[in-house]
Amino acid sequence: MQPTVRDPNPPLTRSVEDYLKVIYHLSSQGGFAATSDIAAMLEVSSPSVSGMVKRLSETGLIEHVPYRGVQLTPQGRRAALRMIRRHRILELYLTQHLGYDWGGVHAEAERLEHAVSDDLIERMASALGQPQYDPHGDPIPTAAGDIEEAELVALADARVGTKLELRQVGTQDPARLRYFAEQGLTPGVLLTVSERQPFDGPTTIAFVPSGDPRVVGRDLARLLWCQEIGS
Amino acid sequence: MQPTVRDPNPPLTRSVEDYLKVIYHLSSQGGFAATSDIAAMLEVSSPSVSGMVKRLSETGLIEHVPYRGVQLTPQGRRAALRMIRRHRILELYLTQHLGYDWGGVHAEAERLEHAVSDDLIERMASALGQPQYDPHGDPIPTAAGDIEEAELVALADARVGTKLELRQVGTQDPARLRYFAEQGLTPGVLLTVSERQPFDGPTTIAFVPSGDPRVVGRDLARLLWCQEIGS
DNA sequence: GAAACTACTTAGTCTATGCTAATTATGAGA
DNA sequence: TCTCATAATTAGCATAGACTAAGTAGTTTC
Repeated sequence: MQPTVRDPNPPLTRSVEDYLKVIYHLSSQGGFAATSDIAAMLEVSSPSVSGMVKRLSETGLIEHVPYRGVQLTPQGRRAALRMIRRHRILELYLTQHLGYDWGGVHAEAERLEHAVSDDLIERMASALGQPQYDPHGDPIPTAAGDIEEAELVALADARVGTKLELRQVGTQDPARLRYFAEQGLTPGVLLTVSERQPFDGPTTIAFVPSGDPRVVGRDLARLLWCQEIGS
Repeated sequence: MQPTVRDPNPPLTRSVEDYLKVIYHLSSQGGFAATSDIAAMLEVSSPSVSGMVKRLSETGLIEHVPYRGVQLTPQGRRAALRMIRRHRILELYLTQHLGYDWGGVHAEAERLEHAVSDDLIERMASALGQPQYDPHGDPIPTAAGDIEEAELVALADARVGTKLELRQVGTQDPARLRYFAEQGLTPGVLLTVSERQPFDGPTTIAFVPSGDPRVVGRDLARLLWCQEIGS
């Protein structure tokens, strides 16, 4: 009998930790993380996600509302933040101490974050001077599991002149989401408030750095949650 | 129904790479690595080893002679040396750049060696100045997979005055092995040859650093293979 | 050279994680 | 309200790696 030929391209395996991380990212945008979004992010099939979701809710790491999606429990959130800390510290360490560039570092950190001890992460954090942000500006959770919660303002409430980073889009409505995307209003984009009409009128913004202006009606401007960027 | 309780102490899983590493170490002492020795080193059951041995020989990484033991094929040897390089570079990096001591570093390297990329290992090797030995004096295989084969002398043949590291004990006899262990004659121990009686007589050694003397008869001294330590 | 001990292998399971195919729920449009 | 598309779930199976219990092959001893 032929020896069984080893699959030259075995399926990826993503651990529980990977699931928790993407659930954290997906649900931070608006409550529930959908099965299919988790599947897309991890590049696994939906049934695989359903199976893992069952296991994770049995162990109390997530809450699952069938056909709606999942949310992290406090315990799950802690585990997710721990991984995010590891990831961001690793990325920073590899770039600052071992000459990695930002392109190549993600994949390396992605593998290492599951293998390093907490001790090693803290040693790296010390070597880096206990950094609070990674080079993307993303806050690094503390070892205790706290993360700086950005204080977000609705665009409709932001003062004229403020420089903002769009962080969350507070709707699930596909039509509105599509519209925002068409307008370039996706999380991460930088903008300034250039003008607001009186009596709760529309807000005029300018994209940074292009300066490209846009007018956003009051109701939509209430859905766009932004973080003020330090002067 | 109660949700299944997660085993709080799940069985260790050791990968193929771990098996290859211990097979390398065991078979470097004398041809074949025995199933039970592999099991003891990896702290898994013998049937687990039998199962893995079957898989590894099907993939051509080892040769298996039933009831005798296993040996690495050239391919398996390459894989094992790659892991040994990773392990030793990691240990060195962690101690020299992140303040680890020799006690704690082994376990960390043991986990990381499976997750790091070759690229990262080479960056660490550069940061360390392409080291050839780890602090135990063990040679670090090159990236190409070559390792310095230590030239060993039998203690019976070593010149008086030489400083030696005991490397291999050339017998499988349990009684002799037990005796050597009682005498402190285990691989890794440092000693000097202080005197040898004429006409193939016994050798007197002194342990380093204790200076503790011991007399070893000719026949036993022929079983103790040592490496000369550079002055 | 047979009995008995030890070492190894085989048989049958278990768990985690993945998959495909089939089924069921939900929500949008007619 | 009914139908249908899409999303989510269940069913059934695969694989790697572990385990225990049971059987078999070598080895030692008288």
